Amino acid sequence: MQYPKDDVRRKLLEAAARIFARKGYLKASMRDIAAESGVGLSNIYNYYDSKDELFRHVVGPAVQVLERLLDEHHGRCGTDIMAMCSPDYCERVVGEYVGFIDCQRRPLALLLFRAQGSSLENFREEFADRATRLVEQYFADMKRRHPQIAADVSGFSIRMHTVWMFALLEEVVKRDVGPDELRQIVSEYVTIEMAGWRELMKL
Amino acid sequence: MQYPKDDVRRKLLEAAARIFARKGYLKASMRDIAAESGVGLSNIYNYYDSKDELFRHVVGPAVQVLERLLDEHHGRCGTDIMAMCSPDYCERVVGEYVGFIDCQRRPLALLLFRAQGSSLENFREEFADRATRLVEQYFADMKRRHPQIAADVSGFSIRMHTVWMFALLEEVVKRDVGPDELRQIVSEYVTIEMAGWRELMKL
Amino acid sequence: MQYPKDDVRRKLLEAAARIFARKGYLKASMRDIAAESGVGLSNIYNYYDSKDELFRHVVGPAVQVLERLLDEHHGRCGTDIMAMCSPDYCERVVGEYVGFIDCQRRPLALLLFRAQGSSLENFREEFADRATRLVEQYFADMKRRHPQIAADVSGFSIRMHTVWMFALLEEVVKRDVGPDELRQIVSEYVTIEMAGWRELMKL
Amino acid sequence: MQYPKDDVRRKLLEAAARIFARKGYLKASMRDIAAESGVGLSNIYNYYDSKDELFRHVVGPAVQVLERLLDEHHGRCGTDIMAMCSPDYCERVVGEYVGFIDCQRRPLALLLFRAQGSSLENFREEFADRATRLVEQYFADMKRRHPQIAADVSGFSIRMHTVWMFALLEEVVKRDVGPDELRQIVSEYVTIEMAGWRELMKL
DNA sequence: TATGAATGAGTCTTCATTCAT
DNA sequence: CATGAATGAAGACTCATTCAT
Repeated sequence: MQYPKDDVRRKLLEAAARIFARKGYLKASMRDIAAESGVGLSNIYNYYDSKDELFRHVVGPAVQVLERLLDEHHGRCGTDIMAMCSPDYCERVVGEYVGFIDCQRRPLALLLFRAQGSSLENFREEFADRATRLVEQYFADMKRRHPQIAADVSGFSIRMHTVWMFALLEEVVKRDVGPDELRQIVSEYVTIEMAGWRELMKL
Repeated sequence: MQYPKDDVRRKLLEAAARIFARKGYLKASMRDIAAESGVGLSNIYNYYDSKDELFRHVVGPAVQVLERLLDEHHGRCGTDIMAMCSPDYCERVVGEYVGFIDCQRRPLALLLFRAQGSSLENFREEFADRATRLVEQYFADMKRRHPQIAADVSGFSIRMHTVWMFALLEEVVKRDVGPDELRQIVSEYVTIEMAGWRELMKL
Repeated sequence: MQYPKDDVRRKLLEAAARIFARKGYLKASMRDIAAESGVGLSNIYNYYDSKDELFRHVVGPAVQVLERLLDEHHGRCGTDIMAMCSPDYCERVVGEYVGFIDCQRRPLALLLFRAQGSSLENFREEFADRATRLVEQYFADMKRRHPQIAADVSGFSIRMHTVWMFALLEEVVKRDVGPDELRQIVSEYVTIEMAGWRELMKL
Repeated sequence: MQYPKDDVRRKLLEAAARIFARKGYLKASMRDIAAESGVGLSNIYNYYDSKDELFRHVVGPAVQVLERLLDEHHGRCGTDIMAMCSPDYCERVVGEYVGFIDCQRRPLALLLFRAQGSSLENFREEFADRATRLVEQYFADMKRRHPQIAADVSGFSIRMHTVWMFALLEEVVKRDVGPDELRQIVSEYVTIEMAGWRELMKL
């Protein structure tokens, strides 16, 4: 009897996504979700132990996407700064980001804007922290490798760039940006970022 | 009238600020605020008609600061784009922003991050919208005045810059940034933005 | 300093009458009355010990009018039944009732329709009881005096006539009946009642 | 599902009827009803969405009885006035009224005397209005059909008869009138009404 | 007398969760 | 697995009344 179970899970996740999107975590009630999904209120607890766990399952894919992005890009310190500063590289990376994001818009929106009150309410913050730390590490590395670069960039400034990346992501998620516009956005973003960094680092 | 009225108001606003900061609007309860402030629960209603009004009074100064910034800077379309692109001008403006903000950190943080559930929950969004619209108008003006500039910047891109300004603001508010670091941050921010815009507009 | 005090009393009674009329005793709040009268909330308690006492003072005149009617008419058992059954007598009595009532419409309305929750909430009931008892006594008397009359009227029937008198009163109070219409109403009422009683008693 | 659902509904309705009867709608609290019924306070809301809905369910049968009476009797304009003035007809109709009422005494009492504050607080008034309007229509009809009748009865007078009917009803509901006494009451009522109307209309 | 602040019990209603079947 | 009933704590807010000045 695997089929019916999975069907209920799916209905629950979909209904919960709609309700959380509409009301936010705190104002969404389990009753709402029961009604929207057609699943009996108490039966929900046979699938998820709590409202919080349900929420975590709803936004799970979004969390995984972001974690993967962090691992794959910010984590890979092998790439030299010179290569990283090339428009090609940058555009590819940011393109990947946005691509991943594109198919997880709705759970991402929940995770970013509707998590207040849940155990993930600090996810955005913590994620930005981790990303920042990785970039800082990367900069330290690069400074050791290329001492000629005037890379006395403040930690806050580094943080800002992570946050801006995030802000871009949030806007893309919030608006319904089609693939074409998306490409131009990313292109402009990369242009600006590159120019900025070069200026800052006197490259 | 054991304690003079204003003392109670102050105690209430301070306690409410702490509680709202700790729990957010929705999870903060009037009981909490009563306990934290030492003011009797029902007595709170002699000062503020509702939880929402109390919240609005707590973040009132922050709202006013932001409204003033919008009026004074984004509103003044007189300045030519060439002047605006000068580092001097920019730094001054952004400096003013950050200066104003500096002394309203805590209410600003509440307004920006803790308003979910209150009547101001959409303030951040609406403020960003209004700011964006003003900048768009400004760009349209400039394009008419300087047709040689390749200012076919996407609307989204304009929005992004407003949002980034906002993101900077948010980070400044969130961290405890001292005045010295603040100056460097602003300086770097202006450098990057200027370089980016010049690049984009092929100036 | 008799003047100012009396002025406050008057303002309070008038405001209270308006509020009680608008909301009924239970839903009217002392705050409402304070606001409507312009008298400080706690100052009301210098004039009336409680909401209930205030209400009783507001409807006091109405109570007195009704008590007087009971004493003067239902109480005076001297009049012979033959005389009482004459249209002249009846019309005069009912006319007096309605006349008295005419100038106490508003407090009467409060007493009759808005007293729920106050210590006078049973006044209407108790008044009808007393009136009924008096009439019953009167009938007993008459039966002793005029054995030939088939006056085996049920107690309930007697009660009904008191209640109907009351119902007439209530309608007159509720609607704004002008003096001319009032006269016709009373006339018709008496016609019907007389005819009814004669029929019942086989006079 | 310890006790079957209907049992709880019954217990709730009975307890609510008792509490509403004792205190009236406004002063009756859900806590009272919970305690009286033995049903958990919050559990009540699994059966009725609000205090008002609970009240409406308690007095529902009474409402239906009255609506039915209005439809079946006041509505049927086919009967000629001559027939209607016959004691037989009248007695039958009023008898039906009282019969219906007999088995709904308690909810009727709630509806008529205890509804202040609920959404049915104006039911009595509105019902009397509707009944009056129907009777007025009937009189207009009869006047057209029997022009010889001096039926220049004032509108107020018509209203009074409806109200008296109502007053009778209220008294029957209030007292515990046994079936025998009831019959005599109705009989006397009809006698009086008939005599009165004949007199008024110079039949 | 008059005031504004204070009090404490009370209102209806909602919620996430658990129980019994 | 599924169900509907049950629970207990908590929510914002109101009120008549009293206190201190």
